[in-house]
Amino acid sequence: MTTRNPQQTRERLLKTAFAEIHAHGFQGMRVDEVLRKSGLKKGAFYHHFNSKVDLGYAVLEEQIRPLLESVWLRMLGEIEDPVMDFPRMLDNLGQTVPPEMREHGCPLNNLAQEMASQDEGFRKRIVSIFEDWIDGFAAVFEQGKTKGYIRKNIDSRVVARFMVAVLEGCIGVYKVEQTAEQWIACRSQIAAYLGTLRPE
Amino acid sequence: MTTRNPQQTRERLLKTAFAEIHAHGFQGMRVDEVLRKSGLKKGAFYHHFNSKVDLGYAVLEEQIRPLLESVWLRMLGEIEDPVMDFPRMLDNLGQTVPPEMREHGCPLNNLAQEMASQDEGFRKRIVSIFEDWIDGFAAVFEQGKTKGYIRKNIDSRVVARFMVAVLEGCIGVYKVEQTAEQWIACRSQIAAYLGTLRPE
DNA sequence: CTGCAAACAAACCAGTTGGTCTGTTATTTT
DNA sequence: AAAATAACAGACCAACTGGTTTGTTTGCAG
Repeated sequence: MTTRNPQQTRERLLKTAFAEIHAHGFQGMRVDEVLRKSGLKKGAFYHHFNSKVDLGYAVLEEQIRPLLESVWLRMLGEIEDPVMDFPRMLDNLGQTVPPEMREHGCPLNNLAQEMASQDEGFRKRIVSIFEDWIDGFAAVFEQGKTKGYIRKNIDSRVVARFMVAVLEGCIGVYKVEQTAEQWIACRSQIAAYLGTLRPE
Repeated sequence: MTTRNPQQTRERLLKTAFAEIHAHGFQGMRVDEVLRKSGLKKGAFYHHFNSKVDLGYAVLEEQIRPLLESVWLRMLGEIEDPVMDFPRMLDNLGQTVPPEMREHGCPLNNLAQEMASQDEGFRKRIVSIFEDWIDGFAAVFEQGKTKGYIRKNIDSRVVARFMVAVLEGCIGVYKVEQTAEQWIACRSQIAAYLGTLRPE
């Protein structure tokens, strides 16, 4: 018969759930719909996960966190001069980003805004991922300092925290407005802000 | 008996629904719970509103839009020098903001992130409110130009669009992190950004 | 004063939802 | 090979959810 593959089954559930959560939010995501789209049954689901919330946590840790790493942290790792390179990367991202991201925005921020104040388990995990992102940004600015691209007396973590907030804000408003105008405005002003980090 | 007051009944429903949506999101808000908290019954609800979605639209137009006007647009109207005055207003806001706003963030952005890609009726109304907000900011920068506080060659609407995005981003991340550190970082960097708008 | 529409109350309902339970089959352990 | 267990399938269910219906009361126009 069809040979069993529990790891793959679990992954199928996670991938489908991730897409459904991204599209409808966690509360809007329906377990039955995940099952329908993944072609699996209740038995499989509740064998791999204890509850809907448990699935949500797993999506955060096993789908969203790796996505942040493979997209943003990888990107940040390639930055030489933050002031010049980052805005260019934003342009690049703006053109390569898949349509579902354009439509539904940042999966992490969506879950964050929906669930942070609803469930402490969600909030803690989301904070942890945000901190990783902030760490990634801070490292870029620290490196930028040693290479002379960034003023020595700026606080890299403060700037990093702001950058994460700005990006989520820009992505979020773009998701609502759905106009190039909004994205271009954000991109240009992010570049202007980064200019303040330059040594005199 | 208890004298009837349809306007007040409607307002009670809207006020309660606003609080429930703010606390649990639109999808998480339950009609029955709004009824319980407002002390009213199904008959009253479906007399004043056609559906749950209809109530959501009404909350946007009759609660959230006026709130934006009474908080942000009023604030912006009092600004003389945007670069100096706005960060100070942020400090003030950070201290006077009610606890439910601290916990649940911006009611407009919450609804925006949750419902924009779910329902076009929501998205359009939210865009309309965002545009009002952007208009308010743009007016401040335009006035700032004539008074010599702002460089003449900046595009007020671009800056305004960015400011709205930044604010929503900062409020959103703060809502998750719940630390003064995050808020202070955003405040200081918003001030730094606004500095780029100064004439040389 | 009367009729009539507006403003509710309250019981009711059908579809949905997350979750359970029982059974069956594949896989690993002994 | 036998026993145990992991990995499912599929029927089932109680609670919930938005919405409807029917009936009653209040206020107001004529």
